[in-house]
Amino acid sequence: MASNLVIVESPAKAKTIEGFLGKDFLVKSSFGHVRDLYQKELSIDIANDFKPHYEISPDKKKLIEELKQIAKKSDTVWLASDEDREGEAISWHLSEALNLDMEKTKRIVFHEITKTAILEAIKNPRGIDLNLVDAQQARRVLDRLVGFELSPVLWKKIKPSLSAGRVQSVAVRLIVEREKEINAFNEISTYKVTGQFFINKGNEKVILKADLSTKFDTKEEALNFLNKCAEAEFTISDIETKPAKKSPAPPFTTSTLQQEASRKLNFSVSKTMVVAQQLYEAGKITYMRTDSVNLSDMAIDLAKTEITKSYGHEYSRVRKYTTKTKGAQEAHEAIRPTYMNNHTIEGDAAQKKLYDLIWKRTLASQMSDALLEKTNVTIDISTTPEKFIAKGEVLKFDGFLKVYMESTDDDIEDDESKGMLPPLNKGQKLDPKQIDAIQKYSQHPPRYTEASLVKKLEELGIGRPSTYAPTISTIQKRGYVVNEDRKGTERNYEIITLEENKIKETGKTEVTGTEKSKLFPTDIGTLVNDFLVSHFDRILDYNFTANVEKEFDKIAQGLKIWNEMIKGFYSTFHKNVENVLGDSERPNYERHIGIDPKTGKNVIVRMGRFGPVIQLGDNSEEEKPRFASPKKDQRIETITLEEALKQFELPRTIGSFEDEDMIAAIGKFGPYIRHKSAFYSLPKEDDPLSIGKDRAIEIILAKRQKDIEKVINIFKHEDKDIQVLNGRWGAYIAVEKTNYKIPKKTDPKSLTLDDCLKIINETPQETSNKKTYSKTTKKK
DNA sequence: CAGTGAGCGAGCTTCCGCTTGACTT
Repeated sequence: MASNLVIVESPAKAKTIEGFLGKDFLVKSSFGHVRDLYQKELSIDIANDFKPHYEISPDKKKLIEELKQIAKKSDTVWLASDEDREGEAISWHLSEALNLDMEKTKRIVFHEITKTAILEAIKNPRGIDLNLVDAQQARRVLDRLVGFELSPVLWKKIKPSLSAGRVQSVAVRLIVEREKEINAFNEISTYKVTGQFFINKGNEKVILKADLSTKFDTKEEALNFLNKCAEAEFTISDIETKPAKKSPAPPFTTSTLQQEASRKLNFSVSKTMVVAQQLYEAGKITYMRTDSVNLSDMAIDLAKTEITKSYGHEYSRVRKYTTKTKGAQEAHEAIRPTYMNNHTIEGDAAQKKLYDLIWKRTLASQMSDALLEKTNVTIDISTTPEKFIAKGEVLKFDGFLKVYMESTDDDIEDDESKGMLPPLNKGQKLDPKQIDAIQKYSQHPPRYTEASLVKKLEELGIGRPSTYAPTISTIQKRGYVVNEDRKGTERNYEIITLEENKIKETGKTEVTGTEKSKLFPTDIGTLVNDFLVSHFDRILDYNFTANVEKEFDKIAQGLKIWNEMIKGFYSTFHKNVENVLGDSERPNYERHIGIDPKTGKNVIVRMGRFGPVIQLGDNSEEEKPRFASPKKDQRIETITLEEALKQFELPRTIGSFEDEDMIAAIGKFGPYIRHKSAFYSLPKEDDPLSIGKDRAIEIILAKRQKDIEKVINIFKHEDKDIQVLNGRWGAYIAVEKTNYKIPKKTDPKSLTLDDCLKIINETPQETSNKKTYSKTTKKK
């Protein structure tokens, strides 16, 4: 029997560590926290110094019983949870839940999973740091108080089941405020000038591209400039060459991994975490929830060996990175391959891609700088003081770029065609091929992606590596935010070209505003945010977390008592909550967007009982107002009068067919036609606002034909209809509401009643265990 | 997954962080 019990947080970690320690050590995992406040109640005794009321988490009861038994038989229990606030609390909760004898309980910590680190830790045990535990209790209690007092305010004032919290509400605020910035953005255009010059390079002519250092605000200025160029002489006045270097990015943390996997692999934040978890459990990478960029000495050594072996020693450069992130707790290493010599791994496509990314990033982080030579060529124009600048770049030594280059979010960067320049001399006269002034529009600030939101939250010190993905799914589940694509719109721009002394104007169109997988606030998200910001500005302040973190740090250092800190916070917070609940005012967000020219009635958009609604006419008038729902992508804040009025054109009578009206409308499942109380979905290419009578009849007849074809056979069996039907995915058998697959090779037409019954009986009962990434369907 | 096209009703909802699992067909 093992005489030592070691408890760590993760089972994968337990497995590895068990190998390092002798037979005397049994290593078990706590699977994270084992106790928490009750899920359904506040569980904080406010009158009694905010005493928390803990319970063993329901899913941990069995585990605790098991650990209790083992602990009883062990000489020493080693609590080896992570070395941060939460980890310390886990150890403390374990000691309480297991009723551990503190005489034979030891607390140990290690940041890297290596044999030496663990043996070293065993040699240096300590007690549980109760100050650190108190800091965690303060964090936990504060979050519960905020969440469980704020959410009910929303239920009363806005609608049931909404939620608010220290982290999620600020995440929503970021998205709502960005959207407001975008709505308020004033697009302006300028004229950007680029010149192309002929250069003789031996016998051939090559083109030198150069940008003008100034941009013009108006077309007149651009034209004026081009006119001056028509008579000008172009001379190289200066060639400046200077060395430059690029350094690799630090190894991955959770947040940077999520960002890069999003940019390079198009992974959602939760997908990245699921795949990383698989790699971790397979022993391929280190722990994936970390805020540290630190690599263990062993990892640095392995990387150095690998780089020297694969690329030569001039590519190796040992680098130590330090974490600058606000509030980082650094309980783990950076995310890296467990074995640097595994360039690739076995696994599915996603696992391979993510591993490749991690491997390259880690290796590159230990490689030398890339060395460049940058050249700036200045071209004078004889008739005007503006100057053209041509830029060149030559890679002298690739260094880390041999394996990896980090991506950036600003993909709309001007593609200054940097490359090698042809041979040029100072004083050289240049022969212009053409000069273009292109109208460019200013860009509004970008909408957040899931990953760029994580980046922002991390910068603000809000949330932790283990909560980034869940937070993003929560704000979507509550309906505050949607992640979607939006189609762009066309706009015109101009190009003015000077070529062979002639000026030519060309009008062109481009598509602007296309969005792919971006976060948009919904109406309810905007409404909740505006309400919270106006009444609970302290909690919604971007610095709120950073401020309370300072206090938690003081508690951890023993300079502050945790429940006194909470008391200070709560007294003002709770008063605030009561005041808001006390005033009878309900947030009334409505926008009067204009007057209907046909009826002269007011057009109002507002949040109704069942979501956003457009109202035509006031409530007080004799005639009842008309209502319509906005389209899915229309928002209360931005919908125009024209768009709103359009929504009243449906339902619309198209004409009559077989003595009954055909009515076009948009329902829950998209546009449709109703005729004789039957419904016909409209294909994408048909618009319910404009569809004609003939086309509508065509759709109705087509559907009828399909319905006839749908039925292959009907059998009667014990008062039930057994139907063989044609569905979208081929033939199937339907009995009342249940459907059964027909084996692939059988011809559905040939099926007899007995065949059908056989299939029905052989089909196993439904196993509805759907796997999803984001939805954790917890129902009690 | 198998083709849909709502309307008051009682009682419930909710936080953030740590970690993975799932009684049986």
